[in-house]
Amino acid sequence: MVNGIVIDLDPIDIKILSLLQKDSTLPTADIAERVGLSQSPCWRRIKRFRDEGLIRKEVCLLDPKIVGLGVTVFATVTLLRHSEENARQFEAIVARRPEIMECYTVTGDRDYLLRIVAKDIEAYDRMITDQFLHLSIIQSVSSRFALRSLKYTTELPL
Amino acid sequence: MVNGIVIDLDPIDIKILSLLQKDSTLPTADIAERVGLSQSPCWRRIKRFRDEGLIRKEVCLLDPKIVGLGVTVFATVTLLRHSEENARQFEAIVARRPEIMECYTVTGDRDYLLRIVAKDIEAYDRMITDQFLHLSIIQSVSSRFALRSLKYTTELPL
DNA sequence: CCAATAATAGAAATAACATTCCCCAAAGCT
DNA sequence: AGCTTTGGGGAATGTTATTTCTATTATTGG
Repeated sequence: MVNGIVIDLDPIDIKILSLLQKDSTLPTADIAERVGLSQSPCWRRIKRFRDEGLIRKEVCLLDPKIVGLGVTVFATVTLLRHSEENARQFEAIVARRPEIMECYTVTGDRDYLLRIVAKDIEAYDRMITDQFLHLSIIQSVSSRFALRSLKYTTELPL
Repeated sequence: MVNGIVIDLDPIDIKILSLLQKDSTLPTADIAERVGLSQSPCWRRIKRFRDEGLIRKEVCLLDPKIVGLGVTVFATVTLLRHSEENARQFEAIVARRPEIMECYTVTGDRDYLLRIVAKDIEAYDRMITDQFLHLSIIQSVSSRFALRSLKYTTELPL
């Protein structure tokens, strides 16, 4: 352990995690075989990852197209005055709206960067108008629409 | 089915998918109970989702901090001349580099928007320099560093 | 309106898998 | 060398997924 948070991983750990990042349904026995361990020590490592929170969760990833979510938008938002209270109000909206899938504060002249998904452009526009523009705390929202998604992965580079 | 791709989901389907987007380890029996079905029909619906590709995959989500990936960067990239060949070369790099977790072409004056994760700023700089800047096809790379991640979810709004 | 048929739900049996327990070997320490 | 700690192997156990079969509910043609 280098500092309080980071965990040291040996090459076998990294192999296990790489496999699980691609497919969490792999039976422990298969993983064990592929990384050169037998079932129980392999299972113990995975259990440790879960207990330590290194594996945050296991989820199903859905296809946005098939559920009718064809539009991805990147919005940069600037607050009118960046007071504590305004930030709190904005961040509460972010937490509440399921269309907002990612939100970061970033360097540069804008305050927030959001990734938002919606059924279509109208639905996106409605969401932005209802949630943000009628609010007095927002100075500007600038939207860039994704024309094509070349890559989207949840696999961290280990 | 509205068009060739989108699948109609009834309220029970949506409940099932919502649960599985949060936690794919839930036993079918639990899901069944929560949505008001018994085990087998619930299992059959889930199987159908998988067969149809609506559930793309099931994965483990890791904690970037704990594996030592503290830096998230949004890079906008413009190619020198946007020829077929240059685009192909750029997109091949995107596909190959695991640090690049998302990549989109977007509206506006830049060509590509990337989300990149790295151990630290030096590692990010090294990656950008090695992969992009020494290449003759890139006009400019503009990087915005994430200061704080307020939200990151893989749950689509159903 | 009724019977025939297809679609969907439920119950029970089986197979696959995760989880635990106990034992063993190697590496580090006194 | 003897002791302790760490990590692996194998088998028993419990849980869950999957399959098969049966019952119920819609749907359609007469």
